[in-house]
Amino acid sequence: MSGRVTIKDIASSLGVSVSTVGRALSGQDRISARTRRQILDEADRLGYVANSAARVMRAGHSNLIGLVIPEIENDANAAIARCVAESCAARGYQMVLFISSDDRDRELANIRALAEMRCAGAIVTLGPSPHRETIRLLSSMPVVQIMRHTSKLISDSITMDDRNGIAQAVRHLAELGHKRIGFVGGSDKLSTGVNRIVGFDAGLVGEGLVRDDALVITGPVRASFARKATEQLLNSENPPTAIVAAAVRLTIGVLETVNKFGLKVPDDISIIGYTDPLWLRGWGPGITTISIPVHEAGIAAASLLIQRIQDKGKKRAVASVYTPNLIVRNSTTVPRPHDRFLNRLG
Amino acid sequence: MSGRVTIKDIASSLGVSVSTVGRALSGQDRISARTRRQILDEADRLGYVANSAARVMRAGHSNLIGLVIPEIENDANAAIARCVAESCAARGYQMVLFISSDDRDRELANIRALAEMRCAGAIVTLGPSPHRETIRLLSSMPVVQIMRHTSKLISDSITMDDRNGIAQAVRHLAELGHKRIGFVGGSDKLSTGVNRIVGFDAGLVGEGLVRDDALVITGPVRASFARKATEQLLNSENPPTAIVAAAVRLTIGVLETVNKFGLKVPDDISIIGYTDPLWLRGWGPGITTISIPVHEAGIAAASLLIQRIQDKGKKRAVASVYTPNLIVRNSTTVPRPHDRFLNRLG
DNA sequence: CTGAAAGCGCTAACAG
DNA sequence: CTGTTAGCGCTTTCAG
Repeated sequence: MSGRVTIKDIASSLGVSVSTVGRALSGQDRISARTRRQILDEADRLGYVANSAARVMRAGHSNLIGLVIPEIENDANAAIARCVAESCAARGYQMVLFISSDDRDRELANIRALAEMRCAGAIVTLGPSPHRETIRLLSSMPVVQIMRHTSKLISDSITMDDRNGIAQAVRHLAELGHKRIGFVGGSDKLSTGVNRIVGFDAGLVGEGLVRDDALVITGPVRASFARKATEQLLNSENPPTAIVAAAVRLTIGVLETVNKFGLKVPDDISIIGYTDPLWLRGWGPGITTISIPVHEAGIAAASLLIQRIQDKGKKRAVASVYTPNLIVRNSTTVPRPHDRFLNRLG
Repeated sequence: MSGRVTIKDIASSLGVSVSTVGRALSGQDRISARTRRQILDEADRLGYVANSAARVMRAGHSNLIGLVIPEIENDANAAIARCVAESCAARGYQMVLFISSDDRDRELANIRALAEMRCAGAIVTLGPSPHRETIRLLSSMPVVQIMRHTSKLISDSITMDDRNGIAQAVRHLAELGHKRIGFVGGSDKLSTGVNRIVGFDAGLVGEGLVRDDALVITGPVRASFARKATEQLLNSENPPTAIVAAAVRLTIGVLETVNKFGLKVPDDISIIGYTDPLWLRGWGPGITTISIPVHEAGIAAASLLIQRIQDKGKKRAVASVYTPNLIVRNSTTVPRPHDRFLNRLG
């Protein structure tokens, strides 16, 4: 265990005091260059490894920044994690990642661990109904909410304008001439889920289209759900000529099922996805999608948080909303005449 | 800052000693149920949040388990992260994730942070040439290497038998009748990269096929590289009738390019991927691939590490190697007669 | 420029 | 069952 060497060991080994060693180790203080060199060398020789617990205890806070997200197996969240990690590292902070699995108990445990570590701040994507205690703990530290926003917690936030994003998708399809547009979306318990469906309706209204409830299906954000939903859509009396999938996982299920039905994209049916993982660009003809600026969001969240940590003056919370972006590829085109479409499906 | 309440505050507020409070807070010790209740309630009322730094300092080690991986934007690593996080949480440990970006300096910084936190242990995927200091630090803590293995560090390890995996892919194609099999692989600086190409050669030999160097291209594990490599393959004098892509990112690039050339999978060309992300199953006809047991690996790594942490007796390091699994879907079939294939390409 | 000493919050050994 | 006390390793006054 070489990790057991302390500044005391270095001090006695060199015949100096612990405070001198401390000064040498922790940046530029009143100390002669020569003693510093000596001390640094000796520390190296002994295999000294600082004890951050002692430092934290003394300072009252650590240089850890917590990132709490519901899942990591998801291109957007993974990108955010990387960007936050990089931004933190560049500013002398260390990101620690927690995966809450959208489970409120685990979420609380994660936030509690963060609070116990006396972390400098946290970037969080909270679940649908966080424990009161979760909110209380977060209220006592600098926080930035990312991707989702709950008004139960007053803090800065960085979210996507999903309403606008989905509305753009609908507009794009409407402009191509689609009138029967299907929607496969996530649960409406999350702010993101709600916004996406609201955006869908808004998009329809904006284009003078009427919503057909049979064409709108929401459920858990899983490929298996999307497969079922798409089957239902395609088997219905009067199926849609285009489908908007409101999440990556759902996009996968929709594409898979459309394939299974032998439908060609975009000739037989137009498909539009949400967010832009690497593989969407090369799937079949290339999938048209709404991309969201996850990298910018991650970087901004970290900057914002670090600014909050360092600024003592507590200004008002600011909510930044990023606008998604339509990326037109080749999975959307004008609708096939309806009788021929039904024929193709039958 | 409600986080500033200490056991001392609770003690004085209740007129008991700090050790009584300590006992009440930290599990079952000699203490009356009534005082415990009182103390717990008071702690709650005051908004007490334990100070893990103080605990770590006292204990000499934390309950943190570090996971250091080169990247997280990758289905396999993301799955590992989740599984490790869950396994740790279930056993009372807390995972902290670091992303090294395959940069040896960052990797060292990550490991150093872990050492300074006095973490209980670490699960690591090291880069191609770690700093000597990285190895030194890791040598002083319980470690499990995952996915990649370097013999510079003596520790338990959990890796995939990539040789076998790729060889299975080759065998599958050879059995279908393919003789000209292309290979798009990652850099040969990593143990994984090397093993995959060795497996390719072994697979060819096992099937009595000869390697054509023009058909084997390796480079950075990026879709852009795979696109270029595939173009080169398809434009060559005598192109392959099947391609093995030795990583997800490469699979994406290969599929995209094959598409771009107007080739149909599997009629015009057979494609086989490596690892099994969600979207591969529904891509076009469904992509045949070699799946690797990442969930098992993540869970095993965590169990193994925790066992090492708790067992004082240091047994010999054990290297577990997991065998990949061929999943046959519809991107592989018998080769099209070669003249007609060239025709189709031309 | 350097040393001595106090104390961050908690636990555990010892004494009642 | 409860209280007293001594550190864990480090930083930071305050003296020299």
